[in-house]
Amino acid sequence: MVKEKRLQHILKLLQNREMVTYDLLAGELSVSEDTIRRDIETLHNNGLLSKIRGGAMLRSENPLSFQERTTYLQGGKDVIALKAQQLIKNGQTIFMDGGSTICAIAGRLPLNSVLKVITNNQAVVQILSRIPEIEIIILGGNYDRDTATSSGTQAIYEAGKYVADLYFMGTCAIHHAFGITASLQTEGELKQAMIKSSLKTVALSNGEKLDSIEYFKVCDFSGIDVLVTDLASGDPKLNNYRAQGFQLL
Amino acid sequence: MVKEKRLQHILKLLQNREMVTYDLLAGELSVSEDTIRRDIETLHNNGLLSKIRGGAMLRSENPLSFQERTTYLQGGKDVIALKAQQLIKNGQTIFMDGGSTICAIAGRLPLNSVLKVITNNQAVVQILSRIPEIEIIILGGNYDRDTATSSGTQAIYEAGKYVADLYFMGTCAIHHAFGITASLQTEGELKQAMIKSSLKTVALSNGEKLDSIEYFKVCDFSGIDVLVTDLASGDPKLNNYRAQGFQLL
DNA sequence: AGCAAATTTGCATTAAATTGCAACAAGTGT
DNA sequence: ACACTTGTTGCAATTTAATGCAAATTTGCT
Repeated sequence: MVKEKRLQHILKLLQNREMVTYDLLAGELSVSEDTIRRDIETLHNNGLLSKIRGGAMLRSENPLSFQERTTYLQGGKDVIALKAQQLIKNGQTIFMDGGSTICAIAGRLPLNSVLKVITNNQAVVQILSRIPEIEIIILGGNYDRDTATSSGTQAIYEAGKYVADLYFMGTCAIHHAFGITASLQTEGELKQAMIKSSLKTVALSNGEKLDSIEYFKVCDFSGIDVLVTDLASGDPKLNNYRAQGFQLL
Repeated sequence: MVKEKRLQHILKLLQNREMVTYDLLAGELSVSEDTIRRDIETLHNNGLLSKIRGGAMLRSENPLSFQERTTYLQGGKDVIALKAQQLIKNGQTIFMDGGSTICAIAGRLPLNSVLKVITNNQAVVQILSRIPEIEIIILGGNYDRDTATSSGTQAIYEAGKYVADLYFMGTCAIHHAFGITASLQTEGELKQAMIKSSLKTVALSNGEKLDSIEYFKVCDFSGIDVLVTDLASGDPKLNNYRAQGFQLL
């Protein structure tokens, strides 16, 4: 049986049952548990269900309690996504820019979220389309195939037309001396515009991008209000970023 | 059997079977599996189906594929696309708005096209991404899930910032007395803006939409330069639209 | 802490996709 | 009618992906 058929089957099964287990599915679809595990990981990464120990369950309507989330979600992107989720309140307007971390957040939003999301990221548009109460506003401009984002003066200009409660800034190079930097000028300038148009800027960075530098300076630490990483709060790698005037998550 | 015939056959088969394999098709159409593979790749690139290992399935059946794209190769869409294509020259800047007919045109563009395309249609963005020498400019604004387009004052305003050689206006209600009309005000207003910003406006309409009316008036016949339909040039249905100051294709 | 179950990782096997290539057909322009 | 480009098709060699198995690691529970 082909992978896609199996994925279909798993999702269909989840419509009726609260949860499915690996061994049940393995038997039903007559493949090994490993294969099912990989299938469920795929679905999890696409935000179509939540991977839990021993199987999978439906993505919940309501946000998971913190405890549930910590037990159910794992992996770097997931950690960042769940931390970021705590910052979101229904009714808010949010900027989301490019990068896979942003997509992870979008894919983990509760299905009953009520938000207004402004984005230059086509992937985010696709992901959020599934959530009915999210109003999506697209920023226009020159489309870049590689990142699936629009950029350029047009996007920057448009970003300036809105005021958002929150800005989730996609994974970025961050350095204790040089602040936040981007690898493309157009990308960096758009980030600057979004910072300017938001009440609160949340920088997202995974462990590897900490202490790294790109060539275009976006802002120094005064520009951001929260830094979210996948590291534990006590991690020594974060020492350079403590007491810098922003919240560390 | 010609490629076009095969493509149609594959799509038709998928309507009933939800999944097809290479070897099945290879036998049925008596060509090699490689050829079928290439056919399916073509269809996949145009978003008409979802390529999976060993065959293809409907996009709507594949949980991992982005939103469904209604088959736009059927009906007279293909004929319209071919006619419209004659109007395009390399190096031009083109507006393309919403609708499946527009997608059909985008899907038929040769891979070596050199164009600048300005669009508010997400499906078009996806389809054109496969052509490297097409520069894509996205119009921002409020995103509508049903049509996969952005609209609103923002989109209208942005459209006014460009000047295009051509504007392909998606399938529209057209009537000899009431001119061109649209079913949504935002859609209609954007059409007006695009007409204003283009040197040449090409209206696309299939036979059924001829002599039909919607509630929002976009323009009368003075606003358009070419009307493309799927009907033969001698068709009596077209009599009302001859000698109206635009070219009839 | 310690045990059992679950999960990750590395690896071998097989199936499938891609690539490069040559033969061939279909147009194109002279 | 001719050579010429262009695109299509099938085949073989190579690369890549999916799958199941086993060892090593992690996790959950008592």
